Amino acid sequence: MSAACPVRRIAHLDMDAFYASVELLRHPDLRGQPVVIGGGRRREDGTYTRLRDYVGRGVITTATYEARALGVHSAMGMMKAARLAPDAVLLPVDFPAYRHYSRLFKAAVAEIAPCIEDRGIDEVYIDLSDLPQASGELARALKQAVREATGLSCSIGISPNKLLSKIASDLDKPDGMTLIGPGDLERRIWPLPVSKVNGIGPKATRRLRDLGIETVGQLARAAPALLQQHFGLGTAQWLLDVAHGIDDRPVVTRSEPKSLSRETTFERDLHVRRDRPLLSRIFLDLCERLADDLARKGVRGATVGIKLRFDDFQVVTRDLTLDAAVGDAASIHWAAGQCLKRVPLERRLRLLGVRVSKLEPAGADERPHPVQLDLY
DNA sequence: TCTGGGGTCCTAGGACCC
DNA sequence: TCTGGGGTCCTAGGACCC
Repeated sequence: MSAACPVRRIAHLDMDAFYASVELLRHPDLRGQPVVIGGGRRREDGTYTRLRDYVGRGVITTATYEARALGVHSAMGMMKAARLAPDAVLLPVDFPAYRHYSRLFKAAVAEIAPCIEDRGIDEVYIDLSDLPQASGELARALKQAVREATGLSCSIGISPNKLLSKIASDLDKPDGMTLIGPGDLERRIWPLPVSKVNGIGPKATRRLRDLGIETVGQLARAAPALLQQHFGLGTAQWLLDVAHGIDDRPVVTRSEPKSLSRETTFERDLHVRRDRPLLSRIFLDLCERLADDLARKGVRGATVGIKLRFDDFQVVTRDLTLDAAVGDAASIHWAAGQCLKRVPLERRLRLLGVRVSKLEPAGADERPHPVQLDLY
């Protein structure tokens, strides 16, 4: 704590059931019904696909609150969701539409508060520290601006840091507004399960539960030596900090992509030899799509990697760093092929992915290879 | 008929250099 | 010959997030 660092005011703004809500704008007749967004098809005749008719390996991307009430949630397998909500309407994902509304809501936010950190398609952090208005007034203005620009509702949390604001925005969903001040930690945050903390996932939640720690308050009162013994020094310190609402991370307004990737899960598990022609075609297709992505973003990368998921769900990665960055499909395909040679292929494959990292701007001097003077 | 796709960050060992 | 450090890069895996 430094006297030179005054208390900040950070907002977390999260769009409510974003993909599903965008779909309801276009399909107002579905309002009030359980709707899930996933790998469905739109029917030619204008009728809707029902979840019960789905066959495949997809998962739920988003569900309306009516569908969530039936136990359906994002990342759930669609076959499983179909058993819980067979009559729910299934719509396919439409990323261009969601990106359009994403740009609209972020532009509306920027009109009021320009210091914004992008956290994906449907949420942002906003630094309000330099604005004169009261927090409640700002939250109402932001929600109003987002609604006018998009017709959609969002939930906002405001607190002195990103950690608490992220938790706060989730406390009153949908269409929520939660202000957390210095005195609210013990009353509002400590009763929550540790899994509400951004960064404490399923694994850490289980390990903490094994230590008898289920709530943020219990974490705050845990013996530092116990946490250090089970999580190491750095993580133990982080856990204690978050339990006490301490988080100094700045709102980062600019960042460059670190890697780009493409991956696909097959409709059925593929046999490396028997399905070789199909696998080869998919492999090349991934490389070509990735090359397109790189070109569109104006970057290349020196490290090319692959990812395999076998039928038993085991994941293997390999990567190769080249002398110079590449961006064309042929170079990516070659390097990824070198990686593939290093993997023992004894099980059937469920997923194949290709990734390019160590990115740099493609630049004007696009040459496939550096000139090798010593070749003369 | 379980379990997507696109990312970031961290850890940890070994190579290699000073 | 043996004893060291520190720093960076590469590679593989894993947790986590949206």
